Amino acid sequence: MSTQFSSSLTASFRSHVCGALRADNVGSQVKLSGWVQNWRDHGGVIFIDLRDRYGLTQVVFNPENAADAHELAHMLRSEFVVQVEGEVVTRPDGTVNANMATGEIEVLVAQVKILNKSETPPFSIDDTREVGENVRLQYRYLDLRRQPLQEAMIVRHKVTKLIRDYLDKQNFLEIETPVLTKSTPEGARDYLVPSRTNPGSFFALPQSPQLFKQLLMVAGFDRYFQIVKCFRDEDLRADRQPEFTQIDMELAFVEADDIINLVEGMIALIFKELKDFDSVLPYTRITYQDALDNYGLDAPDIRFDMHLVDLCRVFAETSFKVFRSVLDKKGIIKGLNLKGGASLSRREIDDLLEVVKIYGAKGLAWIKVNEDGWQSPIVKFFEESEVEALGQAMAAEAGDLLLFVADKAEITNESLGRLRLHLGTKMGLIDEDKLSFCWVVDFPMFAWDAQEKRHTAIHHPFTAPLDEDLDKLETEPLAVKAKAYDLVLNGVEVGGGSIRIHDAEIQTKVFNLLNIEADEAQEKFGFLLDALGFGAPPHGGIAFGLDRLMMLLLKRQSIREVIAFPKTQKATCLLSGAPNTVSPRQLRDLSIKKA
RNA sequence: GGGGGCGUAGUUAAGUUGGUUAUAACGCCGGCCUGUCACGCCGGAGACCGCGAGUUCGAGUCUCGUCGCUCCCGCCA
Repeated sequence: MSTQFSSSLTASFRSHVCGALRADNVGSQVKLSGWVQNWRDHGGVIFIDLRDRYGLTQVVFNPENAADAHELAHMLRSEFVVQVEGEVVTRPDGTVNANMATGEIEVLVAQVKILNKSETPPFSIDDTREVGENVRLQYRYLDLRRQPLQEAMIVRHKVTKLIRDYLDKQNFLEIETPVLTKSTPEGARDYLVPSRTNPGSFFALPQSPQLFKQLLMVAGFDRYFQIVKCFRDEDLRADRQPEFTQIDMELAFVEADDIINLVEGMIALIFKELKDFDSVLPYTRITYQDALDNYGLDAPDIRFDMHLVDLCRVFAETSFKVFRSVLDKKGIIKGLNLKGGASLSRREIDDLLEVVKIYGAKGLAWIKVNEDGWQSPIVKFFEESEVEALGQAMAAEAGDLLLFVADKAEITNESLGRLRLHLGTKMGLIDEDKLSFCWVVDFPMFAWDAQEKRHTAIHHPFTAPLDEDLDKLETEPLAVKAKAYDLVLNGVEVGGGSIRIHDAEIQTKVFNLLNIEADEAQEKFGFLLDALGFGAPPHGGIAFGLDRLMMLLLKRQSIREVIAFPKTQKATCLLSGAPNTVSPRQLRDLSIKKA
């Protein structure tokens, strides 16, 4: 990034930016424009730290050198916008500031112009002290002046530029898809936009450009990408905003491996360029089943090596009532071995119970493996043979804490999986500097929704089944695996995609399984189905969550820290006041009545 | 829809078992200071303790409600 302006376009305001000047520049006449970060008035000489996004330069007003400028400098306050003109000089001996990139020099001001005054800002721009997020969001334009958000925006730009350059070299075309599009009731809640010209009808903002990118494949643009806003009207989280940015890609004439290889290169490049991190390619691949078995979650954090252990076999014949009844109801029992955890207090173990309770587990059994035997409220219910088998299965050693959940499979897996993460953080088992990528593959096509009594698509209804599972589509749908793949970084899903169905017959079968009738499918996705009938090439794609990627890249606690103008948890904008009520006139135009 | 946390000068925080005039730091305003860079020194202003109700002789503190911010569960094909 250039830090010096030679262009005559900008020369009227500045010859250099505020981070540019070095000892080499001593003696030259320069012009700087920027914001007053700080001022130090010594009665005689006045120092100003002038800031722009490139850095800080100390400028000096000396009454003996330029009396008028010095007089004017008394008026300067925080965040005033000023232009100064003067000579670059070396700082006197002993006053070099090693903490500043420009610390060897200063600008001796001959002329100063106040370009604009500023109100006293509600928080200081240079202070690293935490400021309440509501204040930061209300004055986001000031928050954006501060270093963390400056860095985030700059890095974000670098990332999207790397992506565009990388994909351009790979023959991708960036093509825009509509923002005013059609509501698809499957999936997340849509943001709706009323159509004035079609009273009673609504556009939906896209949850993803899914259908349109598939149409682009039919159209013959065999490599498409887009860095695109997507919208979901669901509740927010630290890593979820109602509008977010996706790196969206689709390719024709490819298999899953082709896509995986291609985007691995892109992700590896990003982390190499911005973190100097050398990826070992290809990234590890973990099957969905292995992820659940070993980590309890479909987005495993493999930065640390603690696995869930299946104990169903150990306790197959148990007479311990709690375990017995779970097994009889087709539930499962799994355990975690927290190495060295025997030193945890009773109170700390109770806190762990609270963690698993969040995810529906009713209890958390535990055993402290002490030098002189096992200490536990439940061991007395076990047979000697069970104790031995358990010790072996868990590789128990003196000092360990064994933790167990027995429940329905989903609850056991998720609660222990989350407990594993909790322990990883709390016990310092996670190296926070580590970047552990993995692909999760072989997702099932369908899940069974017991409440609605129907199959639901785990990925989406256009995902293709594995070729070898095609014959199970009708007989054993829950055993069918999909050509789907997720990229997981440090336990966070950062991307996901699939090979799509390009065969109308298979698509019909999948819709049938999802209880989507032919006429319903036609009404919802007819335009895609029609298109698939006109020579759709085999195709597939992937989408990455840019915000989440940025959050991990910059180690921020929230997605809001990498978005210029984020929304609050209630999906409002504290800066603009959106959403707001509108005039009766506007509603009348749209044929909308308030409920 | 549900559970937890927070809300006190502009900002960040302290505020004891309910008890005189609600503290501090930074910032702000005024003054002094010619080498600072978290400049220093002297002085000053600044708070309807989120809002509303209740309990009490007395509420920043206790109770209820409400609003806002936040974390999580549900939700997010």
